[in-house]
Formats: sequence, structure tokens, C-alpha cells
Amino acid sequence: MATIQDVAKRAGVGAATVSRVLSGNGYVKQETRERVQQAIDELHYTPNEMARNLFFRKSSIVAVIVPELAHPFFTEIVNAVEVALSAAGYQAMVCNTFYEQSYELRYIDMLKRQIVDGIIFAAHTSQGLDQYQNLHRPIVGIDRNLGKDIPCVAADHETGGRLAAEELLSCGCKNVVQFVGRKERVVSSYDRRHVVFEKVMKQHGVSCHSVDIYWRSFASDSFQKSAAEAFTKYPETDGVFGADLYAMAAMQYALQIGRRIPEDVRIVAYDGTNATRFMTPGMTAVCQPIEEIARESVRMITDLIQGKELQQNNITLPVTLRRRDSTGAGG
Amino acid sequence: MATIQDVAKRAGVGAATVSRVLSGNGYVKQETRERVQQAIDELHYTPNEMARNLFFRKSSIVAVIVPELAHPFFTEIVNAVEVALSAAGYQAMVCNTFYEQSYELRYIDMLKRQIVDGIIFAAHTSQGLDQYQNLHRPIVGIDRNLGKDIPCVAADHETGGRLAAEELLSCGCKNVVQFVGRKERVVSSYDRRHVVFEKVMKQHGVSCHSVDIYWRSFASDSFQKSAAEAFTKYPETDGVFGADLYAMAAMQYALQIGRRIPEDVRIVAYDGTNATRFMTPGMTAVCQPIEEIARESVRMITDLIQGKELQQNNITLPVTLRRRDSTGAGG
DNA sequence: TTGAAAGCGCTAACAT
DNA sequence: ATGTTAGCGCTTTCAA
Repeated sequence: MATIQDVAKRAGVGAATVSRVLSGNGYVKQETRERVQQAIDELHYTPNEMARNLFFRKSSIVAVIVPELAHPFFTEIVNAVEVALSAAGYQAMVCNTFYEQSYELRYIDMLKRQIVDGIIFAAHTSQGLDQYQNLHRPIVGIDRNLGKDIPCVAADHETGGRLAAEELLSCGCKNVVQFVGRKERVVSSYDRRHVVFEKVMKQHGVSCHSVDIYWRSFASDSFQKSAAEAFTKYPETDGVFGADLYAMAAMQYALQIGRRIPEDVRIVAYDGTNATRFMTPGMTAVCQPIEEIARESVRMITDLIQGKELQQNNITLPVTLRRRDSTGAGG
Repeated sequence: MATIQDVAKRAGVGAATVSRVLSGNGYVKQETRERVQQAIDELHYTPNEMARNLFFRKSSIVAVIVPELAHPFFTEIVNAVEVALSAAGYQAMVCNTFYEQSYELRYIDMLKRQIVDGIIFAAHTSQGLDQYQNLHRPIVGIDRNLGKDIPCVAADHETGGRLAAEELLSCGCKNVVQFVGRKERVVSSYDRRHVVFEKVMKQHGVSCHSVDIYWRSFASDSFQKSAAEAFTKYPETDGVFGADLYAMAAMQYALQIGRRIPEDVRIVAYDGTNATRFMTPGMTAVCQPIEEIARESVRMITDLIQGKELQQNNITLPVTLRRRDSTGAGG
């Protein structure tokens, strides 16, 4: 590969002049500019970004860390983050953690080694937050409290839980089930929705059971298994609340065992990703504002990278309820 | 951030010695090693990867280029590719092209500027293949012929089209519709399945219509629109073939207008991503071997990066038919 | 066993 | 308007 020196030599000028032509900074005579440009063309010269990165001490790459890209919520987050980063002049590096802390630490290391300029953390594992606190490098959490000094953008999950509960209550549900992730593994406001959901149900005297789930890959059929477990353990279930894939699996299972939706069972999904859009009957969902989450987290990380002060460390974005057939909306 | 010089100074040694301790190459006295290690710990030193990248002329990053990450097929490809790359010591950089060539060229530029060591192209746009041919840098296409010297891994779409056709024929379909991407935009063997599908149908005297689709974002509801178009234009339709999301939307629409599946309409999806797994009735699909595609493309790109000769430039992987309710499999 | 020095390819300050 | 030089932080000869 040709270097800037090669170009300089061929054009009979110094490297700095070539650099000037390339960057447009500084003066360079028209005639010289043309000679340099010709040498560039002839040698098919392209500047080496690694050298520039070293000089400027930045890579313009941001790591986006998710437990598993193939889960719809994370897919859409990464997609939206990539779009926003790209618009801000950065590239996104996807990093799967598979819910394992060892991976998470490996990605932290990439930040220390300055492979990436910053990290957007949308992973849902691990404790041991001290590492993050003491890094003093650009990190933003999505739905994830990495420590009190580390910025975080999250949806308003309390309201989300309440909206879901109220929707099922308004349908007259008496025996509801929610699919709940294991709390000890998660450091996220995401759980709050389940706490609120249960509280509202209890307040209204409605029976509310929780079915434990594990974030897992599709390969394990864990969604289908959880759905079966719910209806086997609690056959009287007439209302279901859970993350998109669990709600979808519950709908699928309920239909298979001959329950009518929404007459016998009503379902509210949480997240409201595009995956839910293909269900019949239509799936009611509490929708997270994925684009806004992505946009805000990117705004924060780029501000941090550029050394700007953040106006607020924690941003909470509103969720919305999208009513469909699964709660009798007739839409 | 501390540099190797800082560590060297603090430990009272030269930079080369610190480098030796770090890399494990060369001799270094036990006592010196300990002193250096202590300085490293005290300064929280982490090597700067940008400097190493410059020295070694490699970034260990591979770009994975897709039209839009949020489409299930590409999601799963990127997910699987990330896993395989990670295992091979590389990081994946996701790049959305939004079906626009300008983005594609921008990512080609990243390869030239040596930001990435290689590119795996799973995007489906563009013509003008000369750029790729003359790059002489590591590129691998997934389902995409970038030129005759550029390696490509693809599923056996001819067989895929035939399997789908035969499945619908065996269900007794007489009026089938397939959703077809606009050919002029695509440089891919992916189209072959539609050609074969139609040919088989014609051979058996079955009416086969094509509904044009556009690869588009979810936001446009293009899937639902295409589904409605199919059943409006061809009300007698009793068999449908199309990519996952189109097949799913067709199922959804058919159910909404009161058609029974599979009694009135049978459906075969193409790709067989996890997205299809949540449909009721269960969705029959021709499944692409996504993991193998990812694995093979990663093997090829890493071989190319390491300067190895490829044994074969083109790899075709077998597809499989997964029978479910939508073609009356009763599963 | 270790240090000094050169160089990876680029940019910017400083001369001229 | 342009060339020379000194790094960016690392690794690797080459000497000692």
C-alpha cells in the first residue's frame, strides 16, 4: 500500500504538502495541488487511518454491548444506535456478551486499550460495578445502572408496568401471570415493571403469579417452555404479561391448547418490537421508545467522548401502550 | 493515560523491557519483571492498541455489511458472524447500507483506509462491481457475487425454490403467489429460487403469479401492504411463497380475511429465521443454514487476511425444508 | 539481560 | 507556499 511518503516523492514535494492537499488545511499552490493529486491517483493512495488514529488518539468507533444480538429488542437498539452513531461520524462495533461477565470485562478492556472511544452498554448481566466507576472513560448505560457517576438512559418502566396492569384489569382479568427475569443477575430498572405490575394487581385483588424465565438463546426453546409452564402451573390464567418473545410464545401456546384470545386469555407484551407486529390476533404491547433511547444514548456518548459536560446523567423516556386484539381492542 | 514510557521510567528500565514483559517475548530477569509489573499496576497501564495496530498494520476488525440489521435474516447472520469472528480473535463492525450504494462505497473506503482488515458483504444492493475486483483486499460475499475473483458463500437457492414449489404442489395448490424482489437492484443468487419456483409450477400446470416487493424498513408496513396486494389482486390464491416477513404478513392477512390455514391457503416461508417460530399455525419454511454460512464466511475472511490461499472461491451450502402447520404438517 | 534507536504512517509546529 | 522535524505509543532490531 502506498504511503504519504510515496506520494510526496512521486509528486516531488514534502509529505506535509500532501497532507495539506488531503485535509484542505493550509495553503498550497494550485499547480502543486494538481501534481500531488495526480500522484495520489496514480498510486491509488488512501490515507492509513491507523496512523491518523494514533496521532489524534481516537478511533471513532463505539462499542455497543448487548447480551445477544438476535433478541429483537437488542437488534432494534443496535440498529438504531448504528444509525445514530453513523450520523454522528462514528462506527458501531457490536459485541455479544451471552450474559457472561467475562465477555463484558473483555469489552471494557477494549475501551482501556483505546480500540474504541466509548461504550454503550445494553447488556443485562453482572454485578461488580466498581470497574466501571474507576474507568473514567466514556460509558453510557441503556436500561442499566453501572454506578452513580455513569450516565444511563432508560424507559419509564414503572409506568410501563402500570399501563400493562391497568390494561389487563380493564379487560376483567382475575388470574394473571407474568414472566419475570431472575433478579439477582440483573442491574436494571427494567425489573421495576414487574414489581409495579404485581403491586397494582394485588391492589385490585387480582391473583398474580410470576413464572421465572432465563434470558436465553432461541435454540433452547425457552420461550415455548416458559409458556407451557405458565399454563400448566396456572391453568386458570386469563391474563399474561411478559417481554415480547414470552408474550408471543404465550399467545402461540394458548392458541394451540384451544384458548381463545382475547376471550379466554388477554396478553400484553413488553417492549413492542417489530417482532410482535406479525401476530394474529394483533398483540397489545407496552412499547419502548427505541429510537429515542438510541438517539439519547448516542448523544450522551458523543458528548462524553468530546469532553462535554452532560446536562443530566439520567434520562427516562416515556413508554406507550399500543392496543391490539390481544386485549380486545379489535384492531 | 499512562504510556509505556511512563511505566519504563517508573520502573527504572527502558521501554523495550516493558514491552518484553508485556508480550512475554525475549528474556527479562525475574526481579526486573516484578519491578515492571508493579509499575504497570500502580499506573493502571494498558497498552494502546492504536499504536500496536499501526506497527502491525492490522486492526483485527472485520466489517459486516448488511442492508438493514433489523431484518431477521441479517440479524441472525450478523449475530452468528460476530460469534465466529470473536472466536477467531476479531471484532465485528456492523454497517447498515439501507440499500444505498453510497453507503456501500463508504464502507469499501474503510477497507482501503485500513480501519478494518476485511469485509463480509451481506448487502443486497448495487451494481458496478469493478471497485471490488480491483481492491485486492480481503472481501467475502454472502449470497452475493461481487465479481469472479471474490469469494462467495451462499445457500443452495435453486434447491430452495424447488423444495418450496414441491411442498406447495404436494398440498394440491392450484393458484400460487410468490413475493419477488426487484431483480435489477440485486446481484445475488438469492433470486434463483424464484425462477426455479416458477418453472416448477409451470411444469405442473399451476398458475404462478409474482408480487413485486421492495426491501424496506418495518416502518413502511410494506410487508402488510404486499400481503394485501397479493390477496386483492389474486383472490383465488391458495399457496404463498416468500421471504420470512412476507410469508408471515401473508399468513396474518389471510387469517384476518377469514381464510383458513392450511385448508384454504398454504404458506412456505423462505429463510426460516427465528421470527417464523412464533406463528400460529406453525410456519413451514425453507431454512438457510445461517450458522454454517457465518462460519464459512468467517473462515474465508480470516484466511484471506492471513494471506492464505483459499481452496475454493465459491461455497454453496444446503438448505432444509422445515414442515409445519402452514402446509398441513400438523406439527 | 537490557537500553537506545529506528520506524510503522500520519499531522502540526516551525522554519524558510 | 512548502519542506523539515518532532512526535503519537508501540515493537523490534542491534549493540552492549
